[in-house]
Amino acid sequence: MTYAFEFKDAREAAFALPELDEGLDPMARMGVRIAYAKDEEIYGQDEDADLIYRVVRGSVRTTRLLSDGRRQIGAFYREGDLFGFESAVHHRFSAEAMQDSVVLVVKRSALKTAGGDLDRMIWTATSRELERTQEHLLLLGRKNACEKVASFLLGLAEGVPSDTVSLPMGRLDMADYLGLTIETVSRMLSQLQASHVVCFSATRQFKVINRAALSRMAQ
Amino acid sequence: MTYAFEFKDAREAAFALPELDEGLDPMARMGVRIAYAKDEEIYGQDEDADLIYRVVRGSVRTTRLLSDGRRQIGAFYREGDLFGFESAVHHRFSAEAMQDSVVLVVKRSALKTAGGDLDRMIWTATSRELERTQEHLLLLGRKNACEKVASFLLGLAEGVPSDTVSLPMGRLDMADYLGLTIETVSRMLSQLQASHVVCFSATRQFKVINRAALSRMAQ
DNA sequence: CGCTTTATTGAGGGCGGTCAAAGAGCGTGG
DNA sequence: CCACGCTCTTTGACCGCCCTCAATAAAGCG
Repeated sequence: MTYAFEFKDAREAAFALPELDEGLDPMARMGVRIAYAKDEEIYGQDEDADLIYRVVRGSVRTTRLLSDGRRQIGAFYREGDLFGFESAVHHRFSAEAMQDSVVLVVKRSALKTAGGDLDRMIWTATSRELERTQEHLLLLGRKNACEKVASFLLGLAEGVPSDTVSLPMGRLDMADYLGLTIETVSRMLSQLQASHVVCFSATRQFKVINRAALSRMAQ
Repeated sequence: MTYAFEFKDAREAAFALPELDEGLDPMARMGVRIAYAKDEEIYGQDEDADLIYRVVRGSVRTTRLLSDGRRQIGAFYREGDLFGFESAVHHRFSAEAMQDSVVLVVKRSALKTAGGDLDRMIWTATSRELERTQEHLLLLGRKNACEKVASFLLGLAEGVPSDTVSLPMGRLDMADYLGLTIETVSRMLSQLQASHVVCFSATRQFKVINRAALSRMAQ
């Protein structure tokens, strides 16, 4: 633990250059940039939740483990996303970098006192987080494997201008997000491809061939 | 829709008497009490989310339907609980009274401008809602039927002084909360009773016989 | 007490999990 | 450049958990 902290100072210096436009972003001035290696923990389950994070580069997942190793992924975060405010007191999930990533870290209290704009930003982010979690709840509780995978691909393809979408995660992360196994995810992907709904050009890159059908399959 | 609104004024009058201590509760003074019959809708999916609700008497569930009738319950609320702030703009779930209930309804904007205390109340309630939803996520995604039911019973028994716990909902509501069918819920309840972990004195009333075992089975 | 709704129990089937093996991707080093 | 080893992905065979369908039992209610 202290080991990680000693490193953080050293890593800050390596990222003095702004990764996002600092002039337009008051949050960037108040925080510290920290680099994390692939699969490195950003914060742990049951840690205090007095910091707020923002993905500057790379991507992040939040995970929760059961004692026997079963894992549930809560959410994925991409560049620009805020995360870490899933709880007011202690984190229920831990956060890990999915690739070598850079994260902006800000004290929650600093944002609270900085003014209405940032306070409002936290509020809307928390609110959106709750919305997304409830959508996720419906997916886990009442959708079958095919609908789960279709929903997931549709979510990734949403708001992407290019017709080619790249997956920032492997099959295991997809499975643990969808409440499935990697084998089932793989089978459903093959099935979607066989029915010409999507087309995989590589294991982590696909195109949506028939968006209407994909949307229908996602319920 | 207008039908419901016409009724609301009439129903207000019937509940002029305070159900909760009004002197200690500034929220109660700003809102309106409305009575709902069993299974009546309090708000609908996709409605504007500019109101905040509090259960004065009875109990409330939030639900979401898929087009083919599959249903997911998001949460149950008991007397004193706040609900309706799962989203900042539009409700993703609808809310229904589980029994004949009385609900205090307050404009979100009224609470926001009323001062720090109430603002803080909304914040902590939203935050707790997010925590609970994430716990629910883990349950739906990675627990088996037995663990789901054990978790559910444990949650109900938590913070209840009496050793006898009463269920405010039927088997269908339990099933739709846990992502199971009523038959599976019933089987798991029978199984938990057969292994002397809990004991049902009636269909909606049980005692925890072995809390350690129940906790273990809930993961 | 009869009627309707809700809960329990049983039999059988299907979806997704488990186990296993083969294939693909990828960095390392010869 | 290919060979090699490692990880990740895909595919197949089989199994088990939970769902479906059905019948019975219990509970709620006028």
